[in-house]
Amino acid sequence: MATVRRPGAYHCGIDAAMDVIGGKWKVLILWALDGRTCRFGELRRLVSGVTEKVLASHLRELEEDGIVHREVYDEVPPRVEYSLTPLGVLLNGALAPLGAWGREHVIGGAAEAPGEAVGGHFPIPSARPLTM
Amino acid sequence: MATVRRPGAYHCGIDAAMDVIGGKWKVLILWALDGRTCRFGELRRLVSGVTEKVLASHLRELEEDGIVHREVYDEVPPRVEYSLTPLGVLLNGALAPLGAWGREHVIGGAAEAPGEAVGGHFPIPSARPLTM
DNA sequence: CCGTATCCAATTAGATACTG
DNA sequence: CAGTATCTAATTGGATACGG
Repeated sequence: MATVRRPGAYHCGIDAAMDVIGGKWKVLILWALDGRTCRFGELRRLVSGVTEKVLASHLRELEEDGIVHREVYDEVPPRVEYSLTPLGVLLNGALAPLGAWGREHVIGGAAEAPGEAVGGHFPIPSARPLTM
Repeated sequence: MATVRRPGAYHCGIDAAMDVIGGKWKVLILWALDGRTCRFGELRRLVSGVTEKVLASHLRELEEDGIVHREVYDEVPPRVEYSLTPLGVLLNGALAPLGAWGREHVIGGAAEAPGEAVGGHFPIPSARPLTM
């Protein structure tokens, strides 16, 4: 289960969820890990602009909350791989409508064909550079 | 349309949405206004713990982003009523799955009958005190 | 009643350098 | 490669008092 940061202090589910995804770069990390496994350096490149310190601390928090899995390979040079846990996959799914809202009403003015399912939260699920 | 705070700086829809709902009390304000019109003092009581200054500034930002409507009645004593715009209603709807995720996986461990629709983002839509 | 103004505290993130 | 350590900067929110 996820580590509850402020036990008993939540007013509703979103309040609680916001506590988990509240870091400045967290949803971008979630995005980067969607359906893929990444090494630290890869993530640093994908989430462009984030510093090592902040990326590391966000990853640690997401790990504590049960959202990402950290697999350490005892090799030299060292290798660590990050991926979403099942809970993280669920979270990413729950984020989808919000992402659709943001794309429709904040970013793009009127685009998106009406017939098309706009449930997706990612513009290009497996695009390499995250900066679109 | 919503005022874009960081024009062109978004990496994806969620990133953009987070910019709109990012304030500490914003989702609680959204919650309080769901399906209801509130005066300033009412909101202050509903969103318990928020200070006047922060509530006022969050309301102003939500207004700038086209999420809440502010209706001023030129009376004495002054009366101002806040409500959700259609865009705010949509946002609240998009927040629902995230709220369900938070309730299920952060707050309540295993509750929720499986057959029940867990789409709702609010525990008690028209409850008076927000602190549950 | 509905806010503003001011000042301060706390949290968060960035820059840079360094290590196993 | 995958981080940690420090130190600093910026942002955000809180307390309190006052104004139209």
